[in-house]
Amino acid sequence: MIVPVDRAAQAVEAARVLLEQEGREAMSMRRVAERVGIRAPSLYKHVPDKAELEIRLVAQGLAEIGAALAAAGPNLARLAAAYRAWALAHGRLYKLATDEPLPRDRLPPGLEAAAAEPLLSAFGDEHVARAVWASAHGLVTLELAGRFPPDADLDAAWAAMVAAYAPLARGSAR
Amino acid sequence: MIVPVDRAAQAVEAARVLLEQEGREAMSMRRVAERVGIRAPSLYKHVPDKAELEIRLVAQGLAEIGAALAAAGPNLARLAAAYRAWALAHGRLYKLATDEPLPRDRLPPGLEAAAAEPLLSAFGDEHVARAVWASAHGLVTLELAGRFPPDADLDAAWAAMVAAYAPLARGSAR
DNA sequence: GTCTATAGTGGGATAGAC
DNA sequence: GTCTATCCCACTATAGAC
Repeated sequence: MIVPVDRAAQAVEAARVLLEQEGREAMSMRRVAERVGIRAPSLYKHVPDKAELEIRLVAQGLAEIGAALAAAGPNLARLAAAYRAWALAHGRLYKLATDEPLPRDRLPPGLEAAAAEPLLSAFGDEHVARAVWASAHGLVTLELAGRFPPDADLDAAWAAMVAAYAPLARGSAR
Repeated sequence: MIVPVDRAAQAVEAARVLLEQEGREAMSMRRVAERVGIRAPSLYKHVPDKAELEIRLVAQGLAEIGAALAAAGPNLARLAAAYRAWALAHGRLYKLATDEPLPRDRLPPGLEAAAAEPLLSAFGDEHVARAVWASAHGLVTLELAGRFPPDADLDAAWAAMVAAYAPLARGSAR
């Protein structure tokens, strides 16, 4: 049985490993090709350019975050924990997926909305949902960047964030 | 009257202009030197390396943010507005100053604490202060990165953030 | 579909003359 | 303190042979 090799998919996977294990600078077409087992110029027979690899990684990241949130259910504390856990486990992919403007025209349709849906339905109000998303993003971003003092109690900071927004959630007694 | 030229200070200023006007890639030693009016190698007589320029810019950014917050007074809405305004007005410097681990050993002593003080004294609780800081950071970061949908009402998102944390501030009736 | 060769562009930093 | 010359590095991407 012949199993055709999907070089494009191999390249994306190679890019992800390089990104997550060694950082963004390691994700060069040369290194990607090396992992695939071919030379860099041959990559361009399977992928239009480097941006394509990055866009596919962004799509993977968004899809996985959305799935993690959906699996957490409607509870804010659980949503926050799931968001934090995914981001910390995939720090460099998280940064790649959130640092730059979304290439919306090259992303699978509905992906952005699907990733946002769990928070939106937990709060009902889109403005609150955005504030909560941004707050989680800020906490995780600063944690990943190592910007909090070394002795900072980040669990407590997350708890404070959850406590602040909890009264605005759908299920809460207001 | 002889006015000696401080090449190091000139280089830092040149780096800041290049960063803010053209982006981080434009901030090369060659471009910096060009703005100063000398050749790139001569820069190294006045500055040990490029990292020194970046560190001085981070210090400038932190000092200016701290000053903006201090000037805003203890009111949370005003603090948030000041934070947002400074960050949006200096987007690329803000990113430079918050994206990577703080080089604490090469920063002026007390600078980090001074920048954090206004928020800390507005809330009393360090955990809450960190959550608020991170929330503002997340909002401003996503706004700078162009990550919100084009039609998103960001004033409303900021208002939601302020409303969520306001009950935890010192002056509020609890 | 793979290769070699290479174009084109940039970067940080040092040596040594003046 | 400034210069020229240079090192050494890296990258994305294309041309054209096989």
